[in-house]
Amino acid sequence: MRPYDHKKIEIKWQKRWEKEKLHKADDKSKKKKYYCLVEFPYPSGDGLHTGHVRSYTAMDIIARKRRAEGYNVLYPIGWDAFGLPTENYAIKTKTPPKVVTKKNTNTFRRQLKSLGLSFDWSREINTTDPSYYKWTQWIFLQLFKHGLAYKKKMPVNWCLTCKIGLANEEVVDGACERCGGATEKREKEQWMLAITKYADRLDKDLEAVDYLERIKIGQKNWIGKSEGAIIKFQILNSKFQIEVFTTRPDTLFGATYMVLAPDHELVEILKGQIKNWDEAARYVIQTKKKTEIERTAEGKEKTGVRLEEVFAVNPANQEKIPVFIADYVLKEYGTGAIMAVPAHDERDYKFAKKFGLPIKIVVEPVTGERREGEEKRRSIVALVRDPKTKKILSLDWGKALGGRLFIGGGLENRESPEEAARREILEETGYKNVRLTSVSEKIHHHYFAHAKGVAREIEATGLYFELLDGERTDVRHEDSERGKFKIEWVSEEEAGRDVSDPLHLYIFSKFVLGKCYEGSGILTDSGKWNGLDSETAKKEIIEFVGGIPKVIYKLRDWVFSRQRYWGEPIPIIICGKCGYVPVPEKDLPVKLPEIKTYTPTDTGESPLSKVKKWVNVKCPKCKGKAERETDTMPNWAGSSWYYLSYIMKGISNLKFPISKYKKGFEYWMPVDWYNGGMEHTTLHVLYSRFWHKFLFDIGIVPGSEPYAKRTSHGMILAEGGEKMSKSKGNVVNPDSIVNTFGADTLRLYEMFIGPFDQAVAWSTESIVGPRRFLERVWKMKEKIGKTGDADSTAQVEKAVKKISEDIEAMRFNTAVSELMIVSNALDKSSSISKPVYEKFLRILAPFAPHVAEEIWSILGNKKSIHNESWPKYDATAFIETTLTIMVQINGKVRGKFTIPSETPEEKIKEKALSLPETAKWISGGKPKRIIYVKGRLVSIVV
RNA sequence: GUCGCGGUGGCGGAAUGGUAGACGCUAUGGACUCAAAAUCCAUUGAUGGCAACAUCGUGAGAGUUCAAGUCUCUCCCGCGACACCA
Repeated sequence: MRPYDHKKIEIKWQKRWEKEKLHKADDKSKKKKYYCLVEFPYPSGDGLHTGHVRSYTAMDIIARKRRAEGYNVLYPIGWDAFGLPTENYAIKTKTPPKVVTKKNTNTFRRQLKSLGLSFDWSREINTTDPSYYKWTQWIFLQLFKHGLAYKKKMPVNWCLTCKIGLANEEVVDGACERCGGATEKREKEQWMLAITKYADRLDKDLEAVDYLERIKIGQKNWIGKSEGAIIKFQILNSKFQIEVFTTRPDTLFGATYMVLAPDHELVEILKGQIKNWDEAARYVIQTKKKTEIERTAEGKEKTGVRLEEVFAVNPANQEKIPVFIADYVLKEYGTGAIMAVPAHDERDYKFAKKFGLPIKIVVEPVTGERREGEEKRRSIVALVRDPKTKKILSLDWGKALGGRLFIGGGLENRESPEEAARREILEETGYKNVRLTSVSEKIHHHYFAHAKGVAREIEATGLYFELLDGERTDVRHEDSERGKFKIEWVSEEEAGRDVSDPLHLYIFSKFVLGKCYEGSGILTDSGKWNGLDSETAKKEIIEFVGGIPKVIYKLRDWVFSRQRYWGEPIPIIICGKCGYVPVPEKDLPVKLPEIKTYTPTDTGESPLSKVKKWVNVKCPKCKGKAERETDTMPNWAGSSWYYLSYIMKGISNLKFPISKYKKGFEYWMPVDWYNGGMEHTTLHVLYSRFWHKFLFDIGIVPGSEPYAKRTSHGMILAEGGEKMSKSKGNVVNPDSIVNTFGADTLRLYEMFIGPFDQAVAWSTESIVGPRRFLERVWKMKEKIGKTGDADSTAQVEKAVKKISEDIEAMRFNTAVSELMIVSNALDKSSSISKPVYEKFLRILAPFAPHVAEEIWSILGNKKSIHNESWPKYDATAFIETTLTIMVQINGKVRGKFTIPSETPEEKIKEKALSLPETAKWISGGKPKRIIYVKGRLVSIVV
C-alpha cells in the first residue's frame, strides 16, 4: 500500500479540478442558486493568516454541501487591495503600490489555491483595478447626483509629530498609530456620505434579515436610535431660544440649569450678553485645543464655565435657570445643548455637585412589584455610619427573614420620619446619639409581608445618620414575631454585597455610593403631574410645553475623504464657476496617476495635489479652467459593493453600462450566506447595507438588503492566548502547516479547534490528531470486503444526520468529532462494506476534499466525489433496539439496566425496583414517588 | 461606565433539565524494534479503598426541581466592542 502522501495528492487534484472547472458558477443555469460569500482579504505583505483559513474553509464546506444538494453555487474571491499598509510600505521602499499589490496578491492566490478552496477563480476581482474602481466611482457619482454626497468642514485627525492627517483607524486611544505621538482635530473640507438619511431603514430592516443576534445588537447600538423630544427654552432678555433634545421630558420640572456645547453657535451670538465673555472664550479655545489623549485622560471629571447674566426659562414651571458651556455636551449629538436634570442624570449630577447647583428631585423611585389590594403604609429606612471606622450599622435577620438589612420601621401616630428613625435606631440597636446628615425623597416600595400575608405599598423615606458616640442602652426585643437579629457594623463593601432588599439597596446606593436615580417612577414636584407614572407623563409634558417628539441617532454621516494616494480618486472636478462638477460617465475611471513619492503633503493634502498635470483639467460644464478633487476614497468604498462585482465579472467583465447586469443581479442576489469577522459588524456591513439600499432605491438591484444571512467566526489567537502579531513573533504561517501536514489536515484542524464563533488559541501540538485521523481513513480502504458489520453501518447513517445538521449550524468542531467517531468504529470492524465506506467518504469530502477524492478514485470511481449528491440517511438503521435505563434514587444514579425498546412503562418501573442496587439504596423504605423519563431513566424518591 | 461573549480534567473542548468530561492533544505503562521514531493496546477529574465501591466535583453563593454545567436571582473573574450619545 502506498503511504498517505498529501503533497502529491493535493497538487494533483487541485490541478485536475481547475482544468475541469469543477467549481465554476453558471450564470445561465436553470438550477436554484446559492450565493456563498466570505470577506475578501486585504493582501498584506504578511501573507495569509490562519484566521482566513478558518473562515474560508467553513464557507467552503457549506458551498460544497450546497453543490452536493443540487444548487448552482457562487463562491467567489477577490482582493480588497487599496489601503494604508501598502501605501506606507510604498513610502518606505519607494516601490509603486501597484507593484506591491501585484506581488502580495500572487502570494495570497497561491496560498488560497493550496488549501483546495472551491472558489470560482474566473471571477477574481481586485478593487485597485481601474476596471473595478470605475464602478466604485460610478456609484459615488450616483450618490452625488442624489444629494447623498456633499462636502463639509469636518475635523480631521492630525498627528502633531508626523504632521499628516490620519484616518480614524490610524488613531488608537487618541495617539498616532505609527509614531505614538499626540493627535488633535483640525478642520478641513471633507466629502461626506449621508448615511444618516438611511439610519431608520438600516435599523428597522434588521428585522427582515437572518443575522446572528449579536451582530444585530452591534448594528443597533452603533445606529443608536433614541426617541425623545425637542424642547425650546427661551433666553431671558434675548430673542433667542435654546433648543434641546431629551429622552426624559418627564424630568423637565427638575431641569435646574442648561448646558451648551462650547462650540455651539449661540455662544458666539450671545457674546454681548455674557458678562464673563473672556473666561468663556478662553474655555472654548481650550476645548478646541484639547487633544484626544487629554480628553480621554481627563475621564469623567466635569469642567465648564457659567455664562453670567444669561438665563433661560424652564417652560414647565417658568423658573429662571442659569446657562453653562461645558465639554461634556457634544455639538454633534442632538441639538448640541441639553437641559440638565441633576437629580436624574449621572453626568448632570456630577456637574451640579462640582458647581454647587440645585438638585431637584422630580421622580420618586418604585421598587418591588405591585400587587392587588395593597395596604398603604409609611416607613423609614435609616443608615447609621460611624465616621471613625467608616462602617455602617446593619441588622442580620437570617436567611428566612430577608438577610442583611439596615434599620427600618413604620411611622407611628403623627411621627415625622426623623422621629421614627431615631426611635427605631434606639429600639433596635440602642444607640442614643446620632446626627442626621441627609434625607431622601419618598420611595414607593411594593412588597409582600409573608408573616402577615398582606401585600403592602409603603412610602419610605431614607435617612442618613452619623454616629456621634458609642453610648447605648440595653436592647430588649419583646416583639417576638420579628425573632432575633444580629447587630453588626459592616464595611461599605460588605453592605453593598449582602443587602439584597431593593428598597434598602436603593437607599444605600443613594447615600453611600452617591448615585442619583436615573430610572422611571412616580412624579413629584411636577405641578399637575404629581403622582403620575413618569412614562405616562412624558407625552403630556411634551405637549404642554410645545415640544416636538423626535427620533435621533448616534450614527453620523460617513467621512468619505482621505488625503492619501492609494485609494479611488473621487471623480469630481472643482470649477470656480460651476462648483463641484461630476466627471462624466464616459470619462470614468479617473485613473490614479503614476507618481514617485507617496508621502502626504505638509498641508495635509493628498499627494495627488502635487501632480499638476493630473489636477488641472477643463470643467466638463463650462470648459473653463478647473481642478480635480485630490482626495481619495476610504478603504471601505471598494468593499461596499464587491459582492455585486463577482456577478458582473461573470457576465460582462465589469464593462459599462449597468443595464447589462440586471438579470444577473436578479438571479444571484441576495447573498445567501455571508460569513466574516465580528470587527466588521459596525463599519463594513453597515456601509455596504447603506450602498445597497441606495442602489435598490435607484433601481439597480432587486432587493433592499444585500445579505440574507450573516454569521461570524471567532479569532484564532496565538498559542498563549494572545493576539497573533508580527511584533510578538507568534504568527503561524499556513504554508508551513500545509507543507508538513497537508491542506486537508489544516482544514480539519481549524474546524476541530473549537466552537466556530468563539476565539480559540492555536496549538501546533494538537494538529497531529486530525493528521492521524486521515492516516487511519487512508489505511481503512485495505479492509474493504463484501460485508461490513451492522454496527459500523449504523454509525455512518447516524453520522450523516449529525454532520448534515452540524454544518448548517456551523458546529464544525462536533462534526469533525463525529467523523472521528465513525472512523474509530470502522477501524474496529474487521471488514468494511464498500457502500458504507463510500458514504463515509462523501461526508468527509467537504472537510478534506483531496484525500476523499483520491480514495474515491482508487475505489474505481471515474467521476469526482465532489459531483456526488449529498447522502441521505436511513433513520431505521440506527434506531436502538435496546434501551439503557438509568436508575436514580433521590436524584443520584445508582444503577442501570438494558431492556428491549418496546417494553411498557410499568415493566420498566418494576425492573428498576427489582434491581439489587435499588434494594440496597432504598433499604426497606417505601418509594414515595417513581418518575419515568421515556427511554432514559427511572427516578425513585424515598 | 454601557453592551456583547465566555468561565467545565494537565490542555482544546463535548453534553434536547436526565450516566458530566464525547472527540482530540498531553502524560504514564505495555506490545513491536538491536534501539529510536512511527504505529497498536491499556490507563489518564480529585480523594479514600486490596477490591466491590463510596464521597466530592462544571468561577462563588442562593433558589426552583424527583433531578441543574444547563433554568431564576445576586456576585466575582477574563476577553471583545463602544465610550460624557442627553
